[in-house]
Amino acid sequence: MVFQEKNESMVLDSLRNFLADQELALNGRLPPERVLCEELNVTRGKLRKALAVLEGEGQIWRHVGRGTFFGPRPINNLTDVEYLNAHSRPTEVIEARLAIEPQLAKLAAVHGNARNFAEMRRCIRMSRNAREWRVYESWDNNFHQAVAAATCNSLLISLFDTLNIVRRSTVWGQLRPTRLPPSDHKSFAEHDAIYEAVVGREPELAANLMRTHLKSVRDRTYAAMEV
Amino acid sequence: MVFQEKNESMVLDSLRNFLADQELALNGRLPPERVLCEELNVTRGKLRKALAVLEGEGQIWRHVGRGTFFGPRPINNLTDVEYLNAHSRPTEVIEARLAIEPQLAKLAAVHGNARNFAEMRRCIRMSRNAREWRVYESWDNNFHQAVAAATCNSLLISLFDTLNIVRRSTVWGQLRPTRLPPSDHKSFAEHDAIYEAVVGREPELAANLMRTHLKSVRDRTYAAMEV
DNA sequence: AATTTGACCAATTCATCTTTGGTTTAGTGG
DNA sequence: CCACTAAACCAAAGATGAATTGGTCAAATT
Repeated sequence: MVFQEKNESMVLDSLRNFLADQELALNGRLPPERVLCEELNVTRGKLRKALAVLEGEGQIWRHVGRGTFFGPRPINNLTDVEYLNAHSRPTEVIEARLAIEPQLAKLAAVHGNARNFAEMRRCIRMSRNAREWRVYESWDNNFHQAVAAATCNSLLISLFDTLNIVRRSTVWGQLRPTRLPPSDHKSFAEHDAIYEAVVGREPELAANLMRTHLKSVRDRTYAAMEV
Repeated sequence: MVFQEKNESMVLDSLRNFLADQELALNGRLPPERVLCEELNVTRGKLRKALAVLEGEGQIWRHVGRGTFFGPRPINNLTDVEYLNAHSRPTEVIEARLAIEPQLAKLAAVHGNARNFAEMRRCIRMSRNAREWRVYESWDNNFHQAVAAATCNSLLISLFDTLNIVRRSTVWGQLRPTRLPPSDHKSFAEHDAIYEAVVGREPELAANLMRTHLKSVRDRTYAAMEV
């Protein structure tokens, strides 16, 4: 019996028995191929064929370097920002901002509280005081983040953070025409208007102002690139 | 000059100069404390006080084991879905869907191609054929994912994926009144209408239909919860 | 002709050491 | 007694390299 050659279906059966008998550990991991094929007394090739069948049935899942596990394949737990950075083009980023940030402004006007408003005001003030582009950009960024925070929706805040990280890394290192942001920089007025609409609890107006703001940012960026 | 003792504000000034002069690397990282205090010829304690001021101003951010960086502190470098699951309430999830998915439908109507449309059609057909709630839900889910895919914007698709994972895990295990989705299930018609609007290249209409669809889903969910 | 065997590959894990911001403590000088 | 310094120590994160593991290929074997 032990020395009998096993055909394909017999290997499958012994594998199923193995799975049924085994008190699998919490993680549901089963022995590596090289060990299992010795335990079941079959060649690695035959074992792999049987494992492939079980994987096709959705009974197990496998991953190079990790092992073979019982149960359905788990979904991706983490959104890798590095990957997004490498794969998203600038046009995608601005499109995504235009799609999402006006909605955030709208909800900020609905749910924002005094603390949120104070933070927005602080960002506006600090961006006006900025003496360098880098500093200005950092406070501009903080302002948009403050708007997201004012939605009081942790899920949306988190989604915006992801978007924001990608944005910053694609815009990073852009050349600036002047060392100082001009005092009549268009974004100043636009940020002010957005702030007023949010504090004034005018959701639709806030969304529209955010949309036009992002469009003008986009246009300026393109104009700078064409030169 | 070199051997002169520096007081607090002088340290701050030399630090600001350092930041201005330095061509910071892409990641915006500046030298570790122990190096920087030698370069600026100040004690570590004084340097740390000055750095604390800059951090308070939001100009730099620091993290044990990583270093000191220029710019605003990034909140989360990668989005941990486990964390989001634990911290987002169902109302947040539906609010986020209402904020984002109509925009996705709009962009799908702009950028979608024949392959995207075919996938949407397939999801609709499969959801109608479903004989169990579980199966129906999976194809309903696939439909919304197909809409996101039709934006042809990898960044937006990824953001939607994150939102979707959170959504699925909060809705998970919800009780269903009947084992089978009724053949006049309201979502069928709504999905059809969204599909028509997207294929017909009517962005605004698609967005509005998605919005009403999500609202009716929300209302049904609440109604079921009240019982 | 089919199968086995062994070697190799790339992804992943694991253990270990180094780096880094933050904290504590003993020492120094006024 | 107080302020400051220097050094040591700590926990978190990174870096590094060896070991593990599923996947693949080609020569050897039957």
